[in-house]
Amino acid sequence: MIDAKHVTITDSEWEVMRAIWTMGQTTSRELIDTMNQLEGWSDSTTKTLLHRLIKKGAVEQTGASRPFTFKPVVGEKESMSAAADDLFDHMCAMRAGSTIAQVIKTRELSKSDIAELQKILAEKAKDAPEMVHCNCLPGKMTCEEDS
Amino acid sequence: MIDAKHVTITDSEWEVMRAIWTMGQTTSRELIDTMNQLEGWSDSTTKTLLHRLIKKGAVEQTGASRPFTFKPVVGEKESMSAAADDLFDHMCAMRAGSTIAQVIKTRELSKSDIAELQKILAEKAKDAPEMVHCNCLPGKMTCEEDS
DNA sequence: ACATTAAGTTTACAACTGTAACTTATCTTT
DNA sequence: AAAGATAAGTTACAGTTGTAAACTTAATGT
Repeated sequence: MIDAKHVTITDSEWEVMRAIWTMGQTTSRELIDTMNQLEGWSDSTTKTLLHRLIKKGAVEQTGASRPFTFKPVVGEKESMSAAADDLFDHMCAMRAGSTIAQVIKTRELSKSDIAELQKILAEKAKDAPEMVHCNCLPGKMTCEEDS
Repeated sequence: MIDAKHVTITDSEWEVMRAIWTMGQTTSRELIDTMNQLEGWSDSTTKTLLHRLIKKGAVEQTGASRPFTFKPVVGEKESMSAAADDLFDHMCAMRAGSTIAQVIKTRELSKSDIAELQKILAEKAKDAPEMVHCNCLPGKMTCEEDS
């Protein structure tokens, strides 16, 4: 699995990747049928998306003769992290905490997910700063109140 | 502040919103200068973006005579939550936990952010499921191992 | 070996985005 | 009131994305 960081996957390509990641590997036919079921896409649409993914190096095509096999080149976990990091990188640092809080509130998390998060937080609490400043404008250190 | 949920803000519009949110309210000149400093954009670029934001109802223009005042219509916090929710909505539910973990690890969080997250987690732990299933494909309940 | 079918590749095209020039309307200053 | 300076609004234009038709090449059944 290679640098998910530098491959940009668009929204609909992302849907295709989810399918491929979950199937582990697949053929074009299987993928086309899946996407048709999942999203109602035509054969062509899935084919195009698959090709774009290959071209950008997110998926690889293997096999000697025709029904080729397609498998992910970038990992799911690392792609997810990259996407999440990218999102937070463009948000006000001061409000990241409350955004994460909101996400945690609304997502379904398993007991072990929660335990893991608690462990990370306990560790992080040790040398956490008193407050995180707004980094939206040069010079300005705080935003307005909660909104 | 109105339904951030239904206003779609693009990446560069988002940069403009950050500035407006942080300034609270602003004039076109001030915003143009800010974006020029921050992103190196020409006057026109900021004007266009500002107009698109007004058109889609994310910003409002007020004032009687010319240097008008611009202020946010959608809230920052709610927009951030909407963006984060949207991201996770398109990701494998089974892996949301580890993605959140990764985000927490890399973000700077204040002591009170952490305390808040801990409180939410403690509460959530009470009736958390043993495991969360993959929701990427109909029928398939688990993805491959961690990758 | 040929027709049929399935797999893979190209081309298309409108909507949306990032970026900005050009134009018009409105203040301000003389 | 006319000129000059600003602010606001319109138009532009190439690149990306979502969606899919059309075309080409390789496998398969007869």
